[in-house]
Amino acid sequence: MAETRTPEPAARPAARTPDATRRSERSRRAIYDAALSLVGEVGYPKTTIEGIAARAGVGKQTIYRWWPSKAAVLLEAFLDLGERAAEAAGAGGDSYEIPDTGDLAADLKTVLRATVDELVDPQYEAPSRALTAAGIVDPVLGAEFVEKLLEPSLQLYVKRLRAAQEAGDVRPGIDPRVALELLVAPLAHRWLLRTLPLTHAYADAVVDCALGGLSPR
Amino acid sequence: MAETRTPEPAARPAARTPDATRRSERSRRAIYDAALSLVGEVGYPKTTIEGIAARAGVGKQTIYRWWPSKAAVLLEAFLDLGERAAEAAGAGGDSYEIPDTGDLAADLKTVLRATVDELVDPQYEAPSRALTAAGIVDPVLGAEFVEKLLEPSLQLYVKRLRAAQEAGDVRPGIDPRVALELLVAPLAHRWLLRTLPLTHAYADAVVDCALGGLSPR
Amino acid sequence: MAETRTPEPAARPAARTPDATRRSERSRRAIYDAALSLVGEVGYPKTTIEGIAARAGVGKQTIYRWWPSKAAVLLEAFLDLGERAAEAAGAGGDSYEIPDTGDLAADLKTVLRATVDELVDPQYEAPSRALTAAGIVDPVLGAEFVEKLLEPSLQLYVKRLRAAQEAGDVRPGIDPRVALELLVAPLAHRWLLRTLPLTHAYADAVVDCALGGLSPR
Amino acid sequence: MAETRTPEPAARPAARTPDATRRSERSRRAIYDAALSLVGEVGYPKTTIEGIAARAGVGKQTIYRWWPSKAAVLLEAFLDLGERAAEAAGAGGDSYEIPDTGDLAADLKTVLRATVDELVDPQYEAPSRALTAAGIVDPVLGAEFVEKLLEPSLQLYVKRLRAAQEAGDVRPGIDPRVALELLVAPLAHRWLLRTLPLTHAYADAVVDCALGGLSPR
DNA sequence: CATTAAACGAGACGGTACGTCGCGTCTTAGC
DNA sequence: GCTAAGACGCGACGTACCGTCTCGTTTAATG
Repeated sequence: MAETRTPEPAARPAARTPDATRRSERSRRAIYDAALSLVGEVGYPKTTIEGIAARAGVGKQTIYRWWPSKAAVLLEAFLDLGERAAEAAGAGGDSYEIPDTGDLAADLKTVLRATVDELVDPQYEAPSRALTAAGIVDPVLGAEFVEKLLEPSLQLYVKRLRAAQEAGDVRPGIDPRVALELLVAPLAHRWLLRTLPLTHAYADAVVDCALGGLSPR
Repeated sequence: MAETRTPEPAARPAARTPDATRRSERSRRAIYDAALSLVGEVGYPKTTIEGIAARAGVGKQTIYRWWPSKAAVLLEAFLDLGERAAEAAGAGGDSYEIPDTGDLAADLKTVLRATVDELVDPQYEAPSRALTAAGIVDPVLGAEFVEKLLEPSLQLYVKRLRAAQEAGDVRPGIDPRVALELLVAPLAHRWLLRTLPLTHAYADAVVDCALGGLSPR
Repeated sequence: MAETRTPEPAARPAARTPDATRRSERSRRAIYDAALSLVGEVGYPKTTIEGIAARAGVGKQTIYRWWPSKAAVLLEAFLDLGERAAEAAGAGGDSYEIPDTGDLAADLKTVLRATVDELVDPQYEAPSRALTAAGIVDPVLGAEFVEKLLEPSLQLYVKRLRAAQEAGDVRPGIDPRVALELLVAPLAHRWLLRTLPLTHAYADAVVDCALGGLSPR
Repeated sequence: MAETRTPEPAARPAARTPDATRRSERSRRAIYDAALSLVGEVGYPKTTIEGIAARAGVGKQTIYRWWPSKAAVLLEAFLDLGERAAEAAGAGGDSYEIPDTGDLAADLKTVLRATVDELVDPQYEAPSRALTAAGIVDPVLGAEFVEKLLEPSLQLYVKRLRAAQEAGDVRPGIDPRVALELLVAPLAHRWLLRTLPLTHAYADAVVDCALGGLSPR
């Protein structure tokens, strides 16, 4: 995962910034499609830049010109996939919100069940696992991954939990950031490490445990 | 990784199992040492089987004979490291326990703070990140990783939480398995994804949140 | 993608012919030089493609791209050596001729003595033995060897013998091709098999025997 | 061909001569058979000592104990093949003679035609080509090859030619050794180098040319 | 007839080279 | 001047054999 990036990052002579305005949109799409389909078919480690270029009908240099690594290509491809999906789904707003029906437990269960469904969706599983793994090993990529892909989703929880706190449904002393992790991290844990199956029932259990606490009251 | 040829896995004649009784103990140790030191020095992606063999003074085939992949070598090396450390440390029992002072919150904080310290220990960080990432992408390796490295530790929590449940410190309806994940997963989440710093204070906050619950009482 | 292999040579799709116009002349020369010098220094069997590539400062793939085998490299290198030598020597014609002084026996002795000298020249001996041996075992290489290296020389004999026949110095019924082999093969025999020393005296004896015949007249 | 023999011939500590009286005859035969059949099936270069040992059902060490190289194994196997063939054919004498009917030309044609037949016999062709090629490159093996396999046959020609000389069928000044090579070398030349087809007609032509000489009389 | 030392089968070992794949750079045409 | 194509130097891959070195197990001559 995250094979060698630039071995000599110092020697870069003049940054060689290409002219983005002349960039071929057609090639970019083809590269995204090729990258995603290859990761799905042969897995991330066997997906190569040469392979992506060949399938995309693109010169290798076109990839090297615009992306620093295989992982970066995949990350952008994945982001693009999300955007296109969002565009297709919601005509207006480009971002979801966690529903607020007044019933915090129910709202969280709804969202976490949806998260479970997404995580086990075979179409997304391979690339997002690959990306996550690459980010775990490569801090730079990891930061980008978190910033662009993960953090926006987590902020939705922060927002909803803060609202709940104002409504008196969450204790005032609780840090919404910590609370969110109590909810989301267990799902991520099961998904990443495959310790036990990731199900709707588990999502519900996590919500109940987290809201009610382990200690007797 | 792995991926041995034979497009038809049915035709494999006898798996070519080598005779383990004649295995060279000396080579095994040398390979463990070489693998760990290389990962520490140049990082996991730049650690190669060729490099391990060279440093261990061993033929490449001796590695390929006994391990299916670089990750498998590192996993065993890591396990062996743990065993040796345990042997060196504890003269008697070869496994730790979570303390039971009667104060569940304090006990959990003690253990989770120790876990935090271990996770950010620079010596262990590189190889365990690499191993975790490899396990995320490769299910077989992941299963081995969980079974041999992760699950034994988690079972300690199950035991302690069950004791707490009997002592009336944890609500009867709670599944200890879920409870444990509420405690451990947030730390793992921060460590793996580097969303926010992993500190003792965070460990304490997780314990307090998880025990007390998010809802007001 | 890729998917080379296929043990069935029938299925080969297009032979993967590289683009010869973009070939690096510099690499070719370096490979010739490296191959010849290595064969001279360590002998043919210990000359490896890896070694040639290393000495030539060239990637192994560049050799595999243009030649099918070590022997093929050496054959071309040898041919090139001959061409360069010829260019350097003869300003005009690029091919020698067997002299025609009118005295057939003397002319043949001159040429065969020169052949003897060439065969025992230590610089040429190792590579030409190696090449000949390789050609004996590998028919394809052998055919190339004969066509490009041997046959042109033999045709010179055919020409000279035909001239002798017209001049009445050779019996009309004789096939020049057979006659030539009567002269050349004994030298080759001694050289290849090392049955007895290969000397000027032997060359002379062969010419006398072959011209005069064994039977009394 | 003629891959590496002993790289460090100096370091041999005490010659390690094994006890030949305890040698397993069964293994020797099996090794001969395996070597010959493998050379026939896959060719000499792809015949390996490991392969011979495996097919013969023999440990590798048993080969290394008794032979210095693959070529040496094959040479002995070939000699043994010849002996067995001779035993099977001639009940009495273990060596042939060139017939002496009084007609030298006819006798030579008979023998050379038989030689042609033997050389193109597919069963013998692969191993004898391989052996010859190995001997061309490796002088030690070549000497053994000539001494044990080639020279005995050539001596038959010497004997017959000397008899012819005494009978007045060959000029007195002729060296029988040179004469023999005039007859035999052209066949060897065509066989080894595959310049032109090796036929009975060619054998006849060689005899006629050699006896009658090229010059008009 | 039991003892015992060797040759034997098997195959693990440290190595070298194999031929292939993919990397990231560079060059050549073409649009 | 970006692009498709792909040759290049390089390095690692995983495999095949090399020749050496134990391991038990025959096996044949000796005590």
